[in-house]
Amino acid sequence: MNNYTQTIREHKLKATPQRIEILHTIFNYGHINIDKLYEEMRLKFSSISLATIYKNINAMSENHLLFEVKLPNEKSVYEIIKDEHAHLVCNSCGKIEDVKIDFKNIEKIIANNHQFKINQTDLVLSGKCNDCNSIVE
Amino acid sequence: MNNYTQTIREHKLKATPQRIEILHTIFNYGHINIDKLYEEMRLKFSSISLATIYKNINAMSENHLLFEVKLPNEKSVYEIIKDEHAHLVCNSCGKIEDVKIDFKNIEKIIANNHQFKINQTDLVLSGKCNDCNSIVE
DNA sequence: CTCTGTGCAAAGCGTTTGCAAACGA
DNA sequence: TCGTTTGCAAACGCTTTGCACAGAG
Repeated sequence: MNNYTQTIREHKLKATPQRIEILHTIFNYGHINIDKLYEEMRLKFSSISLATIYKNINAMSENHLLFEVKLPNEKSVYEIIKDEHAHLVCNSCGKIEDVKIDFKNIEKIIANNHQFKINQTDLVLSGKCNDCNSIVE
Repeated sequence: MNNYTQTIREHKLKATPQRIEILHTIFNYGHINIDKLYEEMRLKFSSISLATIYKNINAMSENHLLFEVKLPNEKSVYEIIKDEHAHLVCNSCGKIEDVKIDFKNIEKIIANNHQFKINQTDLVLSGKCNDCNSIVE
């Protein structure tokens, strides 16, 4: 029984080979969109259906195993849920980096000023990464 | 010539009554999704088409007059572009509040650590507003 | 007058659903 | 064995497109 089998079961779902491979693929990519995931999955399961991808992404998102990251001007990507972090997106090469960041301060200031009980913080920073910035046109 | 007429023209688009009313409606709501906007627009232009709404929202977004706010678990809402701010979303009543916030500090820390040139910051905080928190079940 | 925008209908796409067979626990 | 999941095909819903006419500048 591998890690993903256990993880999936802990989230009250059956550990099918397709689900294990989805997690494996997402983990390798860090973040992946539906199309790319489908493409990768077909290499392992040639007859897998897009419906299966959607059903599993939805099931695992509802069971808090996956998280959808909504990006400006791009398709959403999915990641395995871990500690809170922001996302740094390069508009040139598409690379997405996780940024360890403590939202506590931001949340505290805002929650106090606005009498709000915050339970989720989504922060996406878009721009140009160092590699792309170095390229002289 | 009203304000919106001028604004629209400044963004290199023709100021049609439909566009003026779209801006008017979005301004009144602060943030509005496509369906609600269509509903409101039909009160003023009974034969307006949903295609017109989409074409205009897209045109005005591309011309940096409108901005799409992507929300977790909800349809996107649109707002008139103004100074940078974060969004506070109540998961109970759906209310969306703008929060004046200076992203400079966050951006500076991240940009330095990650060698990134940031040009857009999207921050959405979700939770429960004071009104909804006060309601005893 | 010219070019852009509107409204309608149709097309296009991404996502979901229903169902029978396969599979996990 | 029983309930869940898979894969397929069809349905669905949101968004875009093409076109003829109307309207802005």
